[in-house]
Amino acid sequence: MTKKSVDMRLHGTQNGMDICSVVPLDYPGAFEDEEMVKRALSALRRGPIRFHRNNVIACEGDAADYIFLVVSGIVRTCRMFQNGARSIVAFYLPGDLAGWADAKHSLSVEAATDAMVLFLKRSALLSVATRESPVASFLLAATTNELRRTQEHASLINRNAKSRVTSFLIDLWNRSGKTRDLHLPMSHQDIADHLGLTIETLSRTLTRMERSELITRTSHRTIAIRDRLLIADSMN
Amino acid sequence: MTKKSVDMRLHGTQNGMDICSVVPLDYPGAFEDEEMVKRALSALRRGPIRFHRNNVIACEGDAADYIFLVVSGIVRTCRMFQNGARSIVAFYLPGDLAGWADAKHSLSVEAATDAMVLFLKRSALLSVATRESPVASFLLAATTNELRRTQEHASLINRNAKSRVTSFLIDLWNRSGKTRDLHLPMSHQDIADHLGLTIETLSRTLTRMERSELITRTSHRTIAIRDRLLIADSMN
DNA sequence: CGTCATTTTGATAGCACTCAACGAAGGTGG
DNA sequence: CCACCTTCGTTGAGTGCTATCAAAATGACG
Repeated sequence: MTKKSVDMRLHGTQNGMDICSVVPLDYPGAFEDEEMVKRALSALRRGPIRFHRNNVIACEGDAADYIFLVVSGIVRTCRMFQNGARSIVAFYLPGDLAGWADAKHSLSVEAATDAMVLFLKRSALLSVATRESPVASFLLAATTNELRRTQEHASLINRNAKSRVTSFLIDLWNRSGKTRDLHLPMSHQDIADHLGLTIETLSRTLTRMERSELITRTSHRTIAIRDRLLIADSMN
Repeated sequence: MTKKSVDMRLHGTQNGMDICSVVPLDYPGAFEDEEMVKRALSALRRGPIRFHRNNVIACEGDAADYIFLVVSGIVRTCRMFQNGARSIVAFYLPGDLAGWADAKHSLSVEAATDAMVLFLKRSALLSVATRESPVASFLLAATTNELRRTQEHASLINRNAKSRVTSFLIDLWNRSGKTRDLHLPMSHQDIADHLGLTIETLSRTLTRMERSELITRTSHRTIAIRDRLLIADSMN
C-alpha cells in the first residue's frame, strides 16, 4: 500500500563483471552444457548497469527488449493499482534472471536496493536458443523454476500474517545460503507489499515471532532463524 | 478451507480424440511451426483418460513423469495445508497444459469437473525439444505464458474480495471466448479456494456485485458480465 | 547534533471469517 | 411422479484478524 513517487534517475554503465561468476545455472537439466550457456549469455550481455534503490529498470507495459540478470543487490517486480496499492510479485537475488516475459513486461522491474544489473537482449537470446538447444534448456528450466516459486507464493493468498512471514523468511533463507543470521536486504515496506500485509502488521508479527522464540533479532534488519521455526514450518 | 477427503477412483482409458483439435498453440513465437509441434505432441500422447470430478490426476510430490493436456472439462492445481486449508493455484481449460514442472510435481493436479486429459511423457517431450527447436519454443512460450498468469494471480494477495472476484471473472471470461453469458464450470468452493476467500464471502460479494449492476446472474452458475464491470476493472 | 526515513507501538475501525440455519438443485429409489 | 437425501449455495449474527490512523522510538547520514 505504498503511495510514493519513484526516483527515475538512471545511472551510468560500468564494466568489468564476468557473467560466469554470477550465473549459477543450478537448474535441473541445464548443467550438462553449462559452458556453452555461459558463453552464449556472455556474448549477449550489455552492462552491467548500476541502479540506485527504487530506480526503475523497466516499466510495466514496456516492450520486453531486454531481460535482466542481477549481479548484485536486490531487484523486485511489481504492479501498481489505481488506488496506490502496490504488489511486489517477486524479489530477485544476485544470479537470478529478472523480467523474463514475452513481448511486453507485465510487471515493472525495479531496484529494491542499490543493484548492478546485466542486460540481455531478448530477441538475441531467443534466436540463440533456436540454434543451441542447451540455451533453450536453460531458459526453460529457469522459467519453470520461477513458475514454481511464483505458484508457491500465490498459494499464500488464503494464509494469515504469521504463515506469510514464515514462508518469506524461510524462502529467503534458503536462497541466500542458509546462514544462521539472515540479512533482510529490502525494506519492511517492500516485504509487506510482497506479502500483502501492512508494515505495521509485519512488524507486529515479527515481534510476536520473536516472543515465541521462533526467531531472534540480532541486529537491525538481521534475523536469526531458530530451529523451532523450521520444524514448525515443515508441517506448515 | 475445504476439509474433505478426495475420491481417488480412476477411470478407464478412452481413445478417439485428436490432439490437433485441442492444442491452440496461440503463444507468440510458437505458431511458426505449428504443424511440427502438433505432430511432436501427438506422437507422445497417451490417452485421453477420463477423470470424474475431484479425482486426483497427480499428487503433490509425485515424480513428474507426465504432464497433462486438458481435452475437456476443468483441471485444477492445488496445495493442501496442515490445518486442512486448500489453495487452488490455477484452473486449466481445454487446450491448456497442466502440471508442467521439473522433476517433481509441486502441486497436486485434480479434475475440478469431469474431464478428459491427455498424458504427455515429460522426458520424451524434453528430448524432442532438444532436437526440434519449435517444440522447445512452444514449451518456453507456454511456460512463460503460465508464469505471467500466475504472477497476475499472485498480485491479488493484497486486494479485497471484490477486486479478487472481479479479476477472476474477467480472466475466465477472456479465456472462455468472451461470450456475454459466462458459465462457471467449477464450484464456488473451488473459486473461493482459488481467491483466498470463503464461499460465504464469495457469495456475498457476487450478490453485492449484482446489486451494483456489475453482473447479472442469468441462471445457476451462469453470470453475465456487464460493461460497467469491464470499464471499472480496466482502471483497476 | 539535527533532520529525515524507517520501524515500532498503541487505539480504533472495518472487512472477511466463523458458526448456524435456511433454501435450491440434482440424484435415487419407491 | 413424488418423497427423500445429499450437495451446493445463500443469508444472518457475532467474532477476530488485519488495516487505518496517530505518535513515539530507532537508525542513517550529513
